[in-house]
Amino acid sequence: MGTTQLETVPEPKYWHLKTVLSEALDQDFAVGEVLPNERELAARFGVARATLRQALEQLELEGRLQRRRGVGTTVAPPRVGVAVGGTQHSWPAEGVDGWEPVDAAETLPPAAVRALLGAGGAGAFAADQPVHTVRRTRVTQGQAVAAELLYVPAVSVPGLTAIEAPAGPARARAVLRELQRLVLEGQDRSVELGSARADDAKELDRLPGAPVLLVTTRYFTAAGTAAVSVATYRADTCRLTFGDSGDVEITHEPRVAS
Amino acid sequence: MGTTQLETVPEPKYWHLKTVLSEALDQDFAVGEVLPNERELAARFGVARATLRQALEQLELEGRLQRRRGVGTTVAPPRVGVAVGGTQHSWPAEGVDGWEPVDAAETLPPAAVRALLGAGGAGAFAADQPVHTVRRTRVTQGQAVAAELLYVPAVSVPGLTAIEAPAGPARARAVLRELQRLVLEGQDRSVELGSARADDAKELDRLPGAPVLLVTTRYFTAAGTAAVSVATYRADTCRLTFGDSGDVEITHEPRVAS
DNA sequence: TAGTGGTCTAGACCACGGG
DNA sequence: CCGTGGTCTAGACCACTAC
Repeated sequence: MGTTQLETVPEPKYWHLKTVLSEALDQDFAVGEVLPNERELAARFGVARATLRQALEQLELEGRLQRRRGVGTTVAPPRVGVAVGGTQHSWPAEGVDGWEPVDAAETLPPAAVRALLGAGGAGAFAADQPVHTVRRTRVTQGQAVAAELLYVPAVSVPGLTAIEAPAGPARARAVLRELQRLVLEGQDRSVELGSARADDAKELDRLPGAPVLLVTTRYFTAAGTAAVSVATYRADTCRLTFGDSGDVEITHEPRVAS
Repeated sequence: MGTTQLETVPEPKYWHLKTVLSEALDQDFAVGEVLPNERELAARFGVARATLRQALEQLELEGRLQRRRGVGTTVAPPRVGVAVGGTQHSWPAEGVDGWEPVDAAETLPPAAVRALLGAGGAGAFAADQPVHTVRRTRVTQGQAVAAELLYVPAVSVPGLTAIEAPAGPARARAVLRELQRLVLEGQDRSVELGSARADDAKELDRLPGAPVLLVTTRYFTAAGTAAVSVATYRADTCRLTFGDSGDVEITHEPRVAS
């Protein structure tokens, strides 16, 4: 604390700014309160607007701020914990956890998904093999937190005829219903950082390129990989929870240390 | 596809740039290859360096590029999948999964950690109650991927005397050894996006503020929360895997769709 | 010492949201 | 319409790495 810093490394301005702002947020601002606009803040701190923005970007990344074009910058509420499956395996279902089906279609999967579908089963997944793609969105506490694209090979759900249902939620429901008939033998999940594609960004009410957490799930049956889900969670507002021991509620402030 | 887009929205330059670069990376570059420097790339695309950098930043965030000051920008290898605990609960141990103890100390925990330690047990965790903090790092395939800070309330490990071991790995090992004596009844995990603190950044060979995945784990005994771990994973190079069904190896390219 | 990425500036214009 | 954040420019200097 009282240490004088002689052999100083010039700490970047935006980094120092971020620290100052962070403390100000803790002390002088309430959740939802709007900050002064960027031009004013920059002037107040004696830096260029770009520098100020670099600090704000970091704070937004950490879920402390929320910025909306045409509106302003507000203090973000603590991140919401969203449960991402515990120990028990289960097919994606309707209604649970705030998931709602949006639409479905039949296409050829992208190469990366093909690789996931091919692994763990009998050989590679053929490039010309069609899949049903089911779009779902997840809403928690009135807020869209995730958009999902579920890939189900047509061979996994032979009971589905292509024209069973018209486009829209009904068709998505039909695919999910067929999935329930299969015996799920296991699943497999991974989380990584990504940036929102244009379509996901729109569903999540963010700009394209916004940071997101990509949750990839593979569903296994005895026959191999029966489905692959790629869910896109808003990284700014979400904390993914993997609760093995019940859904213990956490309401604390999520930042740890400074 | 053949749709002419008349009422076009002007797609941001950096977004378009990112797409172009991304395709070039797929086709014309091998992993580890160095790109032309930023000034040259900017000139080649006819944009300001700042705009070019905005595109590079996104690609780095997605794990496609790696940038090092004084060296250059190189094509990143696919993200490494790092296992983050499956179904079976277990105390943090030494040597497994590439974790290595670094150091340990005794301090007062930050407020956020106090909140985590207090939940699920008998009342709040007192502010003046000391904890052991154990620092560990995780190395996978020769590369530092995570830095962890483990908080163990002194009351959880009464067998430890403060001066049992000198500073350094030996002391960290002593704390871990004491933990194993307790009966673990459950654990609880969450993942969120964060930015690297200065100390973590140094261990991970990144700049402060680099994007990281924060994995917070709570360890429960019958007496309540016996320990809390906050692990900081490099978001650029890591894909966290939660394998319920064995460690299925994934070697595919992790990007999904464009 | 030369070349790289990282930081910073002081402007400008644009897209969006709400009165 | 105005005010907001988002994009973009054309420079400058700094910190680091490797030779």
